[in-house]
Amino acid sequence: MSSDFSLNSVEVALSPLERFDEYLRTKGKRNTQPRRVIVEQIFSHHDHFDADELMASLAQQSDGQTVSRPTVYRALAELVESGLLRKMDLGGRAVYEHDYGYPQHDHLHCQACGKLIEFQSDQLQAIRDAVSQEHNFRVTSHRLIITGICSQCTRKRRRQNSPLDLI
Amino acid sequence: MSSDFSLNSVEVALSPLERFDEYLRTKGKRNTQPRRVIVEQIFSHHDHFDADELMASLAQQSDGQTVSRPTVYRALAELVESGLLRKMDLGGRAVYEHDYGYPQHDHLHCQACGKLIEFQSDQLQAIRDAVSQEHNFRVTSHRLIITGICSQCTRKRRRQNSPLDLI
DNA sequence: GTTGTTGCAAATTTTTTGCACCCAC
DNA sequence: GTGGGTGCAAAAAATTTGCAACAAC
Repeated sequence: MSSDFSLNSVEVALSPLERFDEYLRTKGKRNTQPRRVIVEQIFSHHDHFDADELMASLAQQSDGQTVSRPTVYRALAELVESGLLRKMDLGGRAVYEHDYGYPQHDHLHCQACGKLIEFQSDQLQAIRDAVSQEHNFRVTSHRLIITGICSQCTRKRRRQNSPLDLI
Repeated sequence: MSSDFSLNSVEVALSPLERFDEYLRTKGKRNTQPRRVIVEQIFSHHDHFDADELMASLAQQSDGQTVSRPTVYRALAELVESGLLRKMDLGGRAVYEHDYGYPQHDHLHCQACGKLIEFQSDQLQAIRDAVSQEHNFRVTSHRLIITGICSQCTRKRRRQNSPLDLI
């Protein structure tokens, strides 16, 4: 199975576009061009993005399909509700990532370069469920973000602080 | 040791006010009245709050010590930097809680009533450290929020949906 | 007295909404 | 044709900043 995802993807019956269309139908909503353009752009590659970055990537499309900002926000909300995207709050603004056809995972967040690194832990799921059960809490989802400095940035800093660089 | 905290507090040498004063000194900042008023209000009881709620609680103080909104935001940033408060992003806005003299913990967040329930798990710390080490990642901190429905709200819903209530 | 601090007003940033026109069904 | 969708402009909500007056040290 080919994939450039950092975690393996999961087999799904429908493409994101098809899955979204299904969602729209059940909601009595319409499969419009702006919605299709947005979904195609988002699922053309796997990464984390915010509304602004999505606007920008839509703008630099060669075919220049422009979609207004309100429409982007409205579509993002629908994509989250339909389960295609996951939303997380990072430093004040909303960041999105693929959810459909993608396994549950959590993140390491580098405070130096802003990079998000994904990881998966079954033990974490187990703890989550155990803690919830203890509190008679019905879990919908969870979000774990580990903040710190990634290996790349650690190396960079070490270099900067090394005596050799102090001339 | 008496405490109405939901988790036990930790022994600390200095009061929050003293600890903050220490921080201010090291930064060449001044121990002003607005800062003191804010710290006293925040540490007068243990709970989660956002900037707006803090503004409101300051306003209803009998002695009517008014502090401007910008000053509140500036103080919150300093309190986070000094380690007295922890900040988390919840549904777009920033929510704060005591960090100084308070043990590491995480949260269950009820999506029905908004309540935050604290819990502590050593296993979680262990997983956090193991995952980070695997990625050569230097941990600063982490934040785990489990979202779902609390026991209280689950009961409420069950009651609402029961046949007896359908007349 | 000097220098950091505050409050005010205004600016920013991010996201949402009202509404007239448009298009998918 | 009709009702939901879109873009535009404007509004909201949350947070930040410039600046003159002010207060710690």
